[in-house]
Amino acid sequence: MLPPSRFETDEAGYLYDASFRENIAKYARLEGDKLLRAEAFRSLVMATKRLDQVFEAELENLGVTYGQYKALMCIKNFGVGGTQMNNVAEFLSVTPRNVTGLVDNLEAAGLVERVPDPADRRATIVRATAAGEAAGARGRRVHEAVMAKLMGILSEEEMLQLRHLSTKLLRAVEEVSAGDRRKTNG
Amino acid sequence: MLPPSRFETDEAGYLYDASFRENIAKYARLEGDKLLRAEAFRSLVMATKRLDQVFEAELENLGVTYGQYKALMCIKNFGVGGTQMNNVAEFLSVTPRNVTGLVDNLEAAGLVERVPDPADRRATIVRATAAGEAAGARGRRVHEAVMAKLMGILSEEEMLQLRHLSTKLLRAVEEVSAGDRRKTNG
DNA sequence: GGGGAATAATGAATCACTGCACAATGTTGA
DNA sequence: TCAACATTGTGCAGTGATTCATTATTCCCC
Repeated sequence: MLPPSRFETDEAGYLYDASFRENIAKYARLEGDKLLRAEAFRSLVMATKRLDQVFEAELENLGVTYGQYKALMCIKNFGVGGTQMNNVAEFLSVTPRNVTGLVDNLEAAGLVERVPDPADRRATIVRATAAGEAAGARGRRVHEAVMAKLMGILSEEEMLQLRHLSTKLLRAVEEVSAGDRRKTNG
Repeated sequence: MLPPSRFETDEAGYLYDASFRENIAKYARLEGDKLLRAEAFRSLVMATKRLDQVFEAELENLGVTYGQYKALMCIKNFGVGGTQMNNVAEFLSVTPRNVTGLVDNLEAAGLVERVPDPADRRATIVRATAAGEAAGARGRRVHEAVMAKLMGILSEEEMLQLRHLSTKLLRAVEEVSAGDRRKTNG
């Protein structure tokens, strides 16, 4: 369960995971460019994974999972009138089918309710109940506390750089997957 | 399905997702520190999510999922003798229960086989079959091509910074979750 | 108007991942 | 030596997420 990470510092002052490097060198025989790419990717993936686990654990006391929390905040933020399930999916960058499941669970917990959309009989509006509003508010405090505690490790300049670099990566990925999608559809 | 990202550049030259910023400002009313933290976190999460999806999609032609590929490479890299399931779990930073499932699927696909460990009758050794070796080699070529194409967007200096920053974050997260674990167990 | 395409939500099936519980085995200390 | 404890793998149950197919409904264009 405990991660086998061992953090060390480059001669240039850059942090890296020494045990990952040893393993990857020994077993996969990566070096140079490939090693650096693998290390950068690994650290990216592990950081988000661990952050997710912390959010999950911290929210557990409130009786909501992290996924439910994200959906609840999204619904809550759309206002008292609620919104279509669809909008939630788009905002969360997730499939509509997934939102159905999340809302199922949130509804079972009494934090959210489904209402038919009077303007479109295909659609259903989902809105937070009073309990959902309260849970969302508590969750938000927890979430912001964790964010401050963990992301606060980075200075403003570092935060900007991290945002810049991962956004650059994200942009590249979305460009190529859009290209692939076009290729497949055409 | 298409993500609503709109990438723009700061006055300082840093990339950010303009539509996320608009939404977060409008609905969640975040600003200053909190906004920057949320943006950095979001870009981190989205980048890894999209990268994962690309790997998943590219490996689909080979008949293995991304999770199966990671497990297969790990098993394969331990050598022809194979290794205990446990080691795979630790290397992948994943629960043993998860490895059971992954190996179930890999075994059903004929890429891997289970063998009792003569040295420890509790344990089972898992090792790659010939088909598994071949699939692993093909998968690795695909994986490295995607890595080169997408991570190659970043210069060496940027890659080092990204590794540094996400490792710094990772280290912080692991420190606090180790602390929490200690608290819970005591 | 009406017919065909797009859209909204969900059922069915699948995968990755987790926690808890449990049986079999291994280890260790009084 | 043997009882308590730890470890290894997995059954069971649950969550999150995906794709594909299906059912209503709405939209749009001829």
